[in-house]
Amino acid sequence: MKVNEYNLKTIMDNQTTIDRQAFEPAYVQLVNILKEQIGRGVYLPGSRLPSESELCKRYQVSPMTVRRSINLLLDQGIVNTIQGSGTYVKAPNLSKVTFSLEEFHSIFKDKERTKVKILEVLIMKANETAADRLAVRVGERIILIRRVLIRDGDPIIYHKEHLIYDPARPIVEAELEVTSLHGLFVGTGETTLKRGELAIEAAVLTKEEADVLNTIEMQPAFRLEHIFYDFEDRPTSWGRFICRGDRLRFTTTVGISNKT
Amino acid sequence: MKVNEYNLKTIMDNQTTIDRQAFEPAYVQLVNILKEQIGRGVYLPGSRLPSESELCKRYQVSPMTVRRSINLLLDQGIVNTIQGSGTYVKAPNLSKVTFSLEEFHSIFKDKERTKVKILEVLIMKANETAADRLAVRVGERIILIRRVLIRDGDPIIYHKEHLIYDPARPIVEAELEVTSLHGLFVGTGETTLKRGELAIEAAVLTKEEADVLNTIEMQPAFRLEHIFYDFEDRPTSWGRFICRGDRLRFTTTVGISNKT
DNA sequence: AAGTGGTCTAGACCACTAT
DNA sequence: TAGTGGTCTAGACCACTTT
Repeated sequence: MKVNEYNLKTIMDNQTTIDRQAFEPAYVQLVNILKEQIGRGVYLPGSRLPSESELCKRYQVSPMTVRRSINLLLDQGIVNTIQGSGTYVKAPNLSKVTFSLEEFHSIFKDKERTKVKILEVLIMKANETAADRLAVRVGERIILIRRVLIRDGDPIIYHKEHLIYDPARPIVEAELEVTSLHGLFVGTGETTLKRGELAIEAAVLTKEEADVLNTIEMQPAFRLEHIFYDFEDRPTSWGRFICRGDRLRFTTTVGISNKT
Repeated sequence: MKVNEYNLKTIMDNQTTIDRQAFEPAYVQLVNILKEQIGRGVYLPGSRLPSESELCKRYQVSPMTVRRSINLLLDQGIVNTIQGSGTYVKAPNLSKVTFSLEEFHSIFKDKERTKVKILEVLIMKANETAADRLAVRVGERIILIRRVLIRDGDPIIYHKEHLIYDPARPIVEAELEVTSLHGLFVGTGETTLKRGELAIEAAVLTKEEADVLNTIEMQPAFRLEHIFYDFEDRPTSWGRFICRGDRLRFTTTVGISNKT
């Protein structure tokens, strides 16, 4: 019984000092202490935190350590600082909220369950849009690859990709690899890509997309458009992932979240 | 002519030393130097950066300053570090990509052009979903507010919000303020909200939503669902923003972007 | 054993804000 | 003028990897 009481107490108690023996570094502990206090309303939105030198004294750490903790709170959008004045608690602010593609990525993670099926590979002439995106002339030869990602037998994502056609650099074979999409998301280190630009849009499935994804048209979908560039800053790939809206949603939190 | 040549040279040249007189702090300069070199392919994906002590010598800065720069590269997902081994350049990795609501937020920013119109306020009984989200009993009284955001005369976002009905705490009046939505996004500091949970989904407009947004049904749309909690961790607001898909897209970059 | 990243110190100096 | 945040130093010690 005493053990339970003790455990309960330690769970309920809030950390107020830095534990130098703990696994967590001091600056992380301080971040958690301050976040917990802000979350409890000890420091309300708009109010000033103790000064950095005060925090040094109170928690027996050096200025650089306090600084590092404050910087983390800044990054997390929890406080803002005014030089010469102080560090202030911010109200939750939706403008800085971000959604991660982690949930999208998780589809690719599990190689056992997820398969990539190539529907078509062909050489075609660039139309106006493709020429613009890939920085080639209209009518120039480009490669079109259509793929579908299948998870547990269900088609989930339809990928349509346009590639620069360069006989001297047969990127095709590497690109055709079933794992190439996986590598894109996990970052194998073999990539010749330098950077990418991405845009996400709401869309409804066309007849063609619906057929590939084994559903009916006019269903909601996410369209993730991408352009990838090589180290010479030339576009090498333009395409879009089409994902069934009923299979994907992005979530996030703002302000102080419970799980630290 | 000489001036032009000089200017051209300085523009083309890449920074290789830390300028102590510059406005930018040393650790930012070092980040930019390293990013520029990675972007040029000096250090390819998978290869090791110079060790921290080597960077100290090369750029004449202290270990802490190098450390801070490396931490920033880590945060930006450009490198990863292995203790005892080194700091390695990562290939662009889509899994860590995030989309910001900044573009969504910008709609609220301009108070001159954007107006909030309240369509309806009523007290209703919670159905099963609302009761679940707001942690009340089914049939309990809640408040429903329907708003529409109008930009330059065009309806852009339809907001449907369910609030806890608490006669003792007349949150209604504050919530009804035209500026309350604005405050939500900008963070006025007067909020009693501690945190929020958000989810974004692809959807097609219902007849009701299309009517409000002055378009036709079955059009693509983003649905941004939210639950806000107060400092006692009780839900106070549940609702959704419905945004015309043709008026909103989220963009981002991955890897080394050109503009730093 | 040597080299690497990770944490931390105890100060310093500066720019800025408040009074 | 006193207090605040922002940057930076020149080391220290530790845990880890590589050889």
